Amino acid sequence: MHTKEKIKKESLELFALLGYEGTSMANIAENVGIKKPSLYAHYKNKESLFLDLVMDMSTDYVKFIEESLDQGNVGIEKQLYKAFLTYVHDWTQDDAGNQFYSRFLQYPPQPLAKQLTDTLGETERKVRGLLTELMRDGQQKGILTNELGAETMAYTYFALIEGLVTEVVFYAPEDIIEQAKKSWKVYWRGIKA
Amino acid sequence: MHTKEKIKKESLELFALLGYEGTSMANIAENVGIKKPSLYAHYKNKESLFLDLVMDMSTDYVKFIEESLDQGNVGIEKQLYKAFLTYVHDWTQDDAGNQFYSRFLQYPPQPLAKQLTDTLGETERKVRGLLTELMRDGQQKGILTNELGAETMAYTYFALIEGLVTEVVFYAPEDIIEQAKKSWKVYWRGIKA
DNA sequence: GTCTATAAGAAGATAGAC
DNA sequence: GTCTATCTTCTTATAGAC
Repeated sequence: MHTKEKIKKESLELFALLGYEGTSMANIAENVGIKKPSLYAHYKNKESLFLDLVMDMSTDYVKFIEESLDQGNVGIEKQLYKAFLTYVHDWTQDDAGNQFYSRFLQYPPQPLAKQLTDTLGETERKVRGLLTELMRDGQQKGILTNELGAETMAYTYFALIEGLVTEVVFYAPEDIIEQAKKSWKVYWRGIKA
Repeated sequence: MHTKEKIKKESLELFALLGYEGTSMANIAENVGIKKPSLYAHYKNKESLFLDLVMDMSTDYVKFIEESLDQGNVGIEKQLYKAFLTYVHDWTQDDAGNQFYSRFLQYPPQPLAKQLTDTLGETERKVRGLLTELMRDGQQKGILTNELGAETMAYTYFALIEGLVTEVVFYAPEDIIEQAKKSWKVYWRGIKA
């Protein structure tokens, strides 16, 4: 692996676990296996390294959602359910990328807050748009209730996932996935026609 | 206000906004209006100040949930709905206490992680127990479905709230509350008998 | 309890040799 | 690109006068 890739990999893990201020350049250098000043041959400063990761994670996130929703022609219930479980599964895994994304979406380092919220806000809008389309489609096919708006169903879908994933603090990933299957029942009962 | 109370108030706000590592003792002292070393007359060090706040917030949180659930004799649907909106409302307000609690529940400063997760984990168990009882009661009265477990309903209830509250990053509190009312419909359709 | 002064170390970042 | 050495600034924390 090239040094720059290694820097990205290691700093991603450290930022995700320790936060922006909790991660030092010395710490990153040590995990990469180089000395601290060598980092500055690859990145102008700590901020630019961090923002580079933010860009990568935004791109990956959109790709991930698109792929999760693309289940082939299985019908909307299965499609939504499979994607639901895929999110919860992947986000509760010890995946530095997902942890990084959620952490800094919710708690951006204050000096970089504006740039971060702009970038990630755009990403979220894109992703929510995709799902809302799906819901609207399900309504037109008579599978989903017309008593609720498509946006509401999409919004609630994401809110529920985010809430479930948050539970990692208390429960093992397997337990959360089990719980997600049950929470899905509540949700599906709530949106079906 | 006594100095110690002022220290708590100001540091709570700073920790909630900037995180543990992002908040310096100098920063706190400045907001309190005293010099940095004076802080050490009230707290042994930064950790003990922080952990004192954690204790306070845990106590407040349990009290808050208990009060929210205590709506008088209005029937379980109204009781759950009112509490639901109260959480979302209070949690999306610019309330340092709530922000502090959620932030460090999810992302504890690594050196204090064990103490924090123990304390807050205990608190969460207590709170979830309260709600599960309510759900079981609703099932016995035939208001809530027996197709789902009481734990599932309680768990999903909290997950949905946490997910909704997370949206503060993107939307104004009023918009989230509006959305919460709609998400409630999904949820209630999902759990009613 | 609050202050000034200061220690001791860690932070981000640069200079310049190889 | 990577290193050693160094700078500057900021960090937590203490000593000791008032």
